[in-house]
Amino acid sequence: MNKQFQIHWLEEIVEKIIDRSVVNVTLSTGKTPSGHIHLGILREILICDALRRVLEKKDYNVKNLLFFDSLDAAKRFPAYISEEFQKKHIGKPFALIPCPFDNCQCESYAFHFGNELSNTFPRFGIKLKVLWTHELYKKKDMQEKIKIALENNDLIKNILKKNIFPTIDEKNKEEFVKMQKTWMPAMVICEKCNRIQNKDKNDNIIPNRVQHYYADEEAVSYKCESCGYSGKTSIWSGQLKLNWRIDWPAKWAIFKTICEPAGKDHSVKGGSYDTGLELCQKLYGYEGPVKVSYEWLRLGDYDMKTSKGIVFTPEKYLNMAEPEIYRAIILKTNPNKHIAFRIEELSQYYDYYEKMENIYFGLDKLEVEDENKILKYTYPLTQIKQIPKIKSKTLPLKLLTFLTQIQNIISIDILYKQVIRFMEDNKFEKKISIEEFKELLKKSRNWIDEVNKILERTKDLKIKREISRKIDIFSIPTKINNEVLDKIEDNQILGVRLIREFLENNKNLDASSIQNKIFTIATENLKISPKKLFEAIYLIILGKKNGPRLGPFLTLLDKDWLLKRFNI
RNA sequence: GGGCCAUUAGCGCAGGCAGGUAGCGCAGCAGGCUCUUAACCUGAAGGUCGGGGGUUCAAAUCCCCCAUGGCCCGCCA
Repeated sequence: MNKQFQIHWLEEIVEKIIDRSVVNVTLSTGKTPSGHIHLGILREILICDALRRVLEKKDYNVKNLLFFDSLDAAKRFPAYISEEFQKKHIGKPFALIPCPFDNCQCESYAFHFGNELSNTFPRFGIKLKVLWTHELYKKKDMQEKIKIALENNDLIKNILKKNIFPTIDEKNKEEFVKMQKTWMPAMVICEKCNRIQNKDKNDNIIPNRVQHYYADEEAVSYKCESCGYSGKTSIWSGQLKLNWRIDWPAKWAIFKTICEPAGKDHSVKGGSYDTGLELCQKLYGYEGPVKVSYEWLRLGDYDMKTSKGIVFTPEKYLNMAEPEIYRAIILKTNPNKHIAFRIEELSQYYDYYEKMENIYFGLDKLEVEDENKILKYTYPLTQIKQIPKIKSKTLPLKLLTFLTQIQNIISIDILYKQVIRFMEDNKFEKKISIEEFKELLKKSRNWIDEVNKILERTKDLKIKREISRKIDIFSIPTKINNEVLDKIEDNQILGVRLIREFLENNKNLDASSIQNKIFTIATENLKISPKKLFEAIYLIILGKKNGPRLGPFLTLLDKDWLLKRFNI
């Protein structure tokens, strides 16, 4: 047998899905809309989206779902929500809390943040169907699952105990046993105050747990931990919610989920994925999904945690970089490894992407054949638009970074002309419009601003220098200081004067004639190496020995300014 | 208490499951070029693969232990 070495990790999941022998494949993911949803969630969503593409190509009928867990209770709020608002709504399900922003007309807290995320999907090339848990719980399908859970409470408790017990220490074991005595698998939203849980003095969460299930009446009794109301409600009232560990398998069973990726919070030993699978089988008679666990995506050396003020949304990403690049980062990395997404390393991500592109279009080849295969496999999965027949040319990130940073001295129209010329020189099949160009500059600007923020909070000078190199093309000092002038030798100064004369006496100079003139002055008039003269000019303009190609650069600059600067 | 991830050159990372001369990008160094939009070419340099043990003819890779950094799990979600 020819063992196929090194296949993409995605294919291993695909194989497991195919082993299920179904034609209709449902993939799902989930997220509680408790605030701005950060970039990390796209890891699981993109894994599913890639699976969808691979499976659709194999003629499977794939349905991708995203559950917004809008019926989850607000146990705490992020810092950007006002204290007054927090007090008023803590303990309510997010779907029953109004939008926290005054000037926003949207329906609820859950909708606001959920939609903020899902609005970015088209731009990331993600196709899925959004389902809201608060709507799901109004449906009979789900309510039947609640009934089954209430009727089988002992079975559930046994499964939970079996899985959780070995993972906790002695002290917690006692508490666990005690807690299970009164435990029921569902909670009730209070008819009076809309709350589903409260916090005690020690910040422990006390849910409005079902107290008793009246099987003959198909009703439950409960006591609201927040307002003290005691009541009885039908299990078909839509006021009940399953505890998370049962909620999840219930959804799997209803939608026959074949695969769902989950972050490590859920996929640890004895965690909700393990208990979910067993409950799904024994309680709801469905095998459950193929388990895919993934590590967190971190922002540099920080975790993306709302509580620590590190919120980096997909929207924010799109404002500074291309979505294909992000897809590539996710798809190249095995899900069980954490990703440190480093904003300052963006150009490396672009380089990797371009390498992949070149290999896909046969313009480049790596020595190791397996690596070529993997990259060729990955590339189409990163694409958002239709894949072109030949590689489409794009403006290099470094050029954009450069152009962005000279915007303060050179008008956008002139820059655009330069870019058009660049595209002509490099035989671009399609030139971008000025609007598109402005868009690119805006992204680049945002990126540079973000890197500058990182620079501000970096204390280590060595690291600071490393980072600043990545964006710091150059700056034009307003004055040339004497220290710099002292470095320039007499014959170099003479050369600069000759250039100045040339610029003064000739109008409408083009880049190459300036370039050539510098060269001839150096070799013929001064008999020095052109390099020396180039260096002198760079020193006078930029204060350092090198810089952008001089001919085009000088034509960009204001002539009067140049003549003044060269007057030495 | 139970798990997961990371540790490889100055910086960022790949390789590890399937053991066989340690790789990529950037930075740095030296040189070239009518030369570079910091985007080109060439060359050299840089690593006891976190530490220790084991298995093996052979370990960055497999097994065990430890260290450091980070995260997750027990109620709730």
